[in-house]
Amino acid sequence: MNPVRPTKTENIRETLEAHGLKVTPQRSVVLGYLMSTDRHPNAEEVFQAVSLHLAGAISKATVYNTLNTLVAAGAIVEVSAEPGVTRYDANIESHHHFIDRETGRIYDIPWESVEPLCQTLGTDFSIQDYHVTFYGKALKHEHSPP
Amino acid sequence: MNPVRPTKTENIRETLEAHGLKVTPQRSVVLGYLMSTDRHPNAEEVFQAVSLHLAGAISKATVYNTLNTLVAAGAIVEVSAEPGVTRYDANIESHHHFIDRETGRIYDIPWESVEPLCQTLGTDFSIQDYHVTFYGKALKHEHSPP
DNA sequence: TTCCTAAATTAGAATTATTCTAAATTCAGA
DNA sequence: TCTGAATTTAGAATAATTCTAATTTAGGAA
Repeated sequence: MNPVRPTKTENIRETLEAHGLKVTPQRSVVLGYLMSTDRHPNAEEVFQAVSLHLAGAISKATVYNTLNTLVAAGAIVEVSAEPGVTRYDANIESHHHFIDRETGRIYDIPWESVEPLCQTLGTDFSIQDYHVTFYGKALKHEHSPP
Repeated sequence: MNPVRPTKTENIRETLEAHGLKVTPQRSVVLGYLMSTDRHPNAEEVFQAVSLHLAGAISKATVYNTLNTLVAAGAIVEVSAEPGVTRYDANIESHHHFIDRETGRIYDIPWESVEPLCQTLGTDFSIQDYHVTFYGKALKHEHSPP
């Protein structure tokens, strides 16, 4: 798959530093992997993918630690689709999600695609943010990677 | 707390049967508890609450089985708020959710409160359903139960 | 009523996702 | 080079959930 965002070492380093994190090989490769994909992987999938890049030289605990660190620093976000699995997304722009019910695949939906909602919820709630999850069937024809 | 929906035995039985399920004491008490609360409890909380009603005579496995059965039958729905915890809601009408970031409490938001969105997502997606999660601070002053 | 079978329930083992612990390693700065 | 703090690590521990295989329950047929 083509990287969704530029994945050059320079970008990875900049992103880490921009979020106040030291640059380490483990963090770089975890963040780099998340920036290279739009498939919203879970921790296990990150671990698998990243083990290749580092020739197995990363522990699962570090993957979990690093994902938590990146989330806490705001460099990535968690996505909850199905219960019981935490997925991760390096797209930290405000956006929504579309979940294909057949494949389970999650697509990013640009913020602007969804027209203003946030109508009155009465005076009972002060809304700070909102997120829309769409469910259905993706009609996109995906190209297989070369 | 006041029951959100009527909780009479008759209603519970009818709901179970309407969803093609046999009426058993365990199912009745699990469904009855969910119908009596609007707090979106998780499996553990259901188990605690229900153990009282049945004087401990229900196993945790049955709570999990029963919750899954009720979900499969469409008598209740799962709600994913934080990653890692599956919560349950006996309100099966289409509706949205508001999550109080301070307390973690989840409020039901009536479907009509949110104005039509579902604008164009291009021709890439066929939308079957959608769900909006709001985040913020609930301003409601809750009454303590008597 | 008694029997039968299928469904429901159960305890506890197993699995899975995740966090914790305590030790080892790395690394920036004095 | 030394030092202390941050990072990484393996593996143990925990938590949520599912699985297994046995037991109980319940409704219908005889």
